[in-house]
Amino acid sequence: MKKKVSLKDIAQEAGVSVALVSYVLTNKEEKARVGQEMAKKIRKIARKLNYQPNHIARSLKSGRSDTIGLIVADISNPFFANIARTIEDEAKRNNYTVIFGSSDENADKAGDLINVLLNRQVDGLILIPTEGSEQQIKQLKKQNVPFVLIDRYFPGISASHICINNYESAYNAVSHLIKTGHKQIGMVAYKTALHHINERKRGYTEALSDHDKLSKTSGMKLARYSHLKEDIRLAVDQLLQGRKPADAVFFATNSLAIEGLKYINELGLRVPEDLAVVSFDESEAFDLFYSPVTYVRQPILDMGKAAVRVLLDQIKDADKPAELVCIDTELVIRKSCGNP
Amino acid sequence: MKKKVSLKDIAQEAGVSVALVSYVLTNKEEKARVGQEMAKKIRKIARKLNYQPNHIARSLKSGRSDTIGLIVADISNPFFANIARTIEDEAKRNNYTVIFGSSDENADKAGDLINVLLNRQVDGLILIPTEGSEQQIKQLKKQNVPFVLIDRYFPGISASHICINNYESAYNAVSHLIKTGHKQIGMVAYKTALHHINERKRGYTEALSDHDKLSKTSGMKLARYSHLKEDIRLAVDQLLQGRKPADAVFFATNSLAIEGLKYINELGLRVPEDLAVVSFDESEAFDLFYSPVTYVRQPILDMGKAAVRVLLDQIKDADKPAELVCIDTELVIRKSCGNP
DNA sequence: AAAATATGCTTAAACGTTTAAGTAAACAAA
DNA sequence: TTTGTTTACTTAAACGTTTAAGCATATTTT
Repeated sequence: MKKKVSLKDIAQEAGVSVALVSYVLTNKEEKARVGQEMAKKIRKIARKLNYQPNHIARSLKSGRSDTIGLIVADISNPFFANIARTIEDEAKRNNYTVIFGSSDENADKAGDLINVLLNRQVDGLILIPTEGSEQQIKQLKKQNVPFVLIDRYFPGISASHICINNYESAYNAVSHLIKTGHKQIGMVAYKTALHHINERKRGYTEALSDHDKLSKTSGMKLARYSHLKEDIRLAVDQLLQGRKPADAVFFATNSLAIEGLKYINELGLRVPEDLAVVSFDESEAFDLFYSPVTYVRQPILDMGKAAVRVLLDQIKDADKPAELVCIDTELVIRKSCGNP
Repeated sequence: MKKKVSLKDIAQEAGVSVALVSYVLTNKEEKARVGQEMAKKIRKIARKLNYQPNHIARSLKSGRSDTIGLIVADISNPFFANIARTIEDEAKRNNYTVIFGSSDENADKAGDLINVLLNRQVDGLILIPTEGSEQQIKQLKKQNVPFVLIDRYFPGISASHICINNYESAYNAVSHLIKTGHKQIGMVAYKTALHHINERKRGYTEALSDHDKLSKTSGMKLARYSHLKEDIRLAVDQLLQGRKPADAVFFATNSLAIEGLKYINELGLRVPEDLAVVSFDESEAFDLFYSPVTYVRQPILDMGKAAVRVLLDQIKDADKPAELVCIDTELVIRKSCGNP
């Protein structure tokens, strides 16, 4: 790569000191009482040489990198990709750059990424934490690193986070299945300790128990992230067999729903006639499904913006107390659960 | 954020010079003839204080940032998100960090991003260029910035790139529609100057003209990226009307196919009985479609790996001539075009 | 015993920037 | 005329690292 033009080069050409050039190019001419003639000359030379400030040197001096680190749980999931996109946009709007990494739901990988990003002197972190990241989060708190969690959080750890009202959203979604006349409502979720998923489970359970006409036998089936396909098939099989087979399923995430629907297709079941479906999160696949899937829409744009705002606040004021943002979702009702 | 531990802190505690600490912690003890005792002591203190090297200072000194910039055309498209993911993985494997941005198919935004990334002293760039980026690419060449294009390239500009054989892939896809007995094959593509899309168009056209039994009337319809939904509806309408309505459609990308299929669903057409479908790229929506969509599978993993490899080669050797990598695709045959 | 070499460390400069402090000249106020 | 102030610039240190060069002291070779 061609050697970059530095302040020194400009100073040499203008026959002045490096400092003077710096003052001019950072618009501190008045404060530094630079002569108008000279300021003009310096700017002209800078333009001629196509000077681009060296951000690294600037960072070293200032101690700030104007960079935020983003660790998403899985960049190949459009939900997270869209969060990444809004965060990147919003950061840019605030003159911050984003370095990102995907932990692929692996706590060790997440830990490595945190280290990499901190070594790069990011000014703060936005994290979609994975299961088992509690220690890492605590460590960040101890180090006083500005950070904000998004989508997920740990109820036992006080830290800024952006989340949605998972409990209510799930409660509403299941209530809608009840309202549309379904009697045997199953749920497929992850086998996980992650709080947001468990809140969704709680929403499901409580919605059912608040309607005492419904069967109390648990229709909750869990799949392992690592064995998604098999576990979901098993879950669906279990829901459909027995004396009282399910007439509706609530999926806790888009990935679960997509795998589930693939299998439901294979089984030749019709949605919603044979089985109604509601899912969390959106997906193009839901739109394209012959019976467009009713889903809980998360306000990704708002979440991303909030995350950046909260983080930048923390960066500005290190002693700011943790800020907890909870955003409402919207149940987008379509064909997959029949008519009310 | 708490003040980070620096070499100075360690040196102070050990009662030695900063240089000595640096030698030890960068494993140059032998070369610098550091005493074993002292090396041990320094390492112990470093561990105790949890020393993390300041990457920014290191970069300033070395002139390298061990960072590569990635600009994708649209991070919310899973195809690009997956490319981003593989690139990030592969970069990490080579001890590089990725800074990314999404140009959202906007050349101006891409230009801004290039500047931001270069100011951050990235060692090189991986770009999925957008329409109208030719000048930017030429500029990068002139500045001798190591970079590699992926997915798309400009035939008029000699630059390293990773691409697939768009022409042959499209030719094969259309040939498959012919083999499966379709007589009126339409195509929906973007109205664009981008070479890779036009190669796909050429593949379509030549596949048709090589089979002289087929109608020569052009079934090629173009949609604007900015008016995707309307234009695709119009395109599908046009393909279906007239004396010889289409019995098959070839979509040039996943986004086109998804919008197209949504409309085909709305029209109540059955795939493949009423209309056979083949698309470029994969999508979860294709899997979930009641008639799983036959598609041209791009080897994303290989592409991402190749991009990183070629870029790192360029970074190592600035005078390396442009390297052009072309990778084969695979036609994944499923139900959406009927049986052979 | 003198010369050469080895050992274990320090000094100092450099990367490109920012910014407080300093200085010399011109001008104004006493 | 001296003193003070303004103007327009320079000097120098700092950020955290790396690394060539230097310098004692100790050890080996002649």
